[in-house]
Amino acid sequence: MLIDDNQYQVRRGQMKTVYQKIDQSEYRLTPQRSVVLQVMIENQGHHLSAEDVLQEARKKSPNIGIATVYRTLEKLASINVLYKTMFEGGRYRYELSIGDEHQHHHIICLSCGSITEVEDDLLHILENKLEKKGFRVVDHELKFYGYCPKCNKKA
Amino acid sequence: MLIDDNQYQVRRGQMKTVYQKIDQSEYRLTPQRSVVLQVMIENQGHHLSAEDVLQEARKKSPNIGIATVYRTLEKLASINVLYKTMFEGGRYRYELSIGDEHQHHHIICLSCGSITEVEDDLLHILENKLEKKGFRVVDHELKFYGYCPKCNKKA
DNA sequence: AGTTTTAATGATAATGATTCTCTTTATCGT
DNA sequence: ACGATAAAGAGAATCATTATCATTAAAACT
Repeated sequence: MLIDDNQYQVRRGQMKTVYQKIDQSEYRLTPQRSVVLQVMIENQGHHLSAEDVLQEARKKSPNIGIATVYRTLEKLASINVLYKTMFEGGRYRYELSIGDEHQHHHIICLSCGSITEVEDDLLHILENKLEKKGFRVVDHELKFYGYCPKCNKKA
Repeated sequence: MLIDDNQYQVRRGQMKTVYQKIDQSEYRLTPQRSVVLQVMIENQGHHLSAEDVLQEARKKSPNIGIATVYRTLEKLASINVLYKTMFEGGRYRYELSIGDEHQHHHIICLSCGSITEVEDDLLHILENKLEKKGFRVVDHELKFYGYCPKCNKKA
């Protein structure tokens, strides 16, 4: 569980949360897993496929195998260190999960494929309505499809 | 393009829209495609996988192949007769698309897996905010994860 | 420290959904 | 009816993900 913080370009506040999560799990931080975690931290804000992660991870640990990457991503997602979601194209993508709020709002550009985070949250209103109908909502996921400012200008 | 309406348990108003869409496309309504369409209409409100559709379609047309089902679903989705989306599990699901409004709001029960439609729409507020930032939004997709009233009661 | 138990890795095979290929069959316009 | 074109069906190919299994590394326990 010992990690050299200097290796990562991350704000302290978020750092803690990630390692708190790991500490609180019965999760063993092996060198390979640490490398995968580094990759995810360094690519905060991006949405990486398992293959993407493998490419990056191999730069740090050339022998790491794809199975280990999948297993690690799965594990990290299970303790909410990562958020795993399926974007169009039939492949999962992973991103560093910031904090505990389950807000996964994205806008996906249909032209260049860029994925941007959307902060605002007024879905609690809708969630309340659902809960009045007897549902219990534990998470949500919102995707907008359209064109990012750059692509929108071109058209 | 001739279809015997009596075969389908659908309200007239929606019927028209579906066939308008087909008429306006250069889409040929072969017997197999008609069968797939029937299946989708009969299962309005449900979210079927390609395999589900194949099972149902074979009851009407025993020799229909999975490739044809995929091709047809794809075609129908491309003219907005169907809505195609990926729910967890890594497989696409298809549902009849009602009207032209692109509203795809679902609540997925983490216990029984049931998928319920959510009508309400206050996302236009968010979309407006995005458009002020230079994005152009053409569609959105909202998924809630939680427990349906039935499963919620049990817990 | 040495041994045993347990968990993790890496390579590869297996799976499963979807897409592609190709030959045959049906449909359309003339 | 005829030739051109599109669609169907069967099965192979693909691609992401998962499972298997032998090997290695890391705890746990003397």
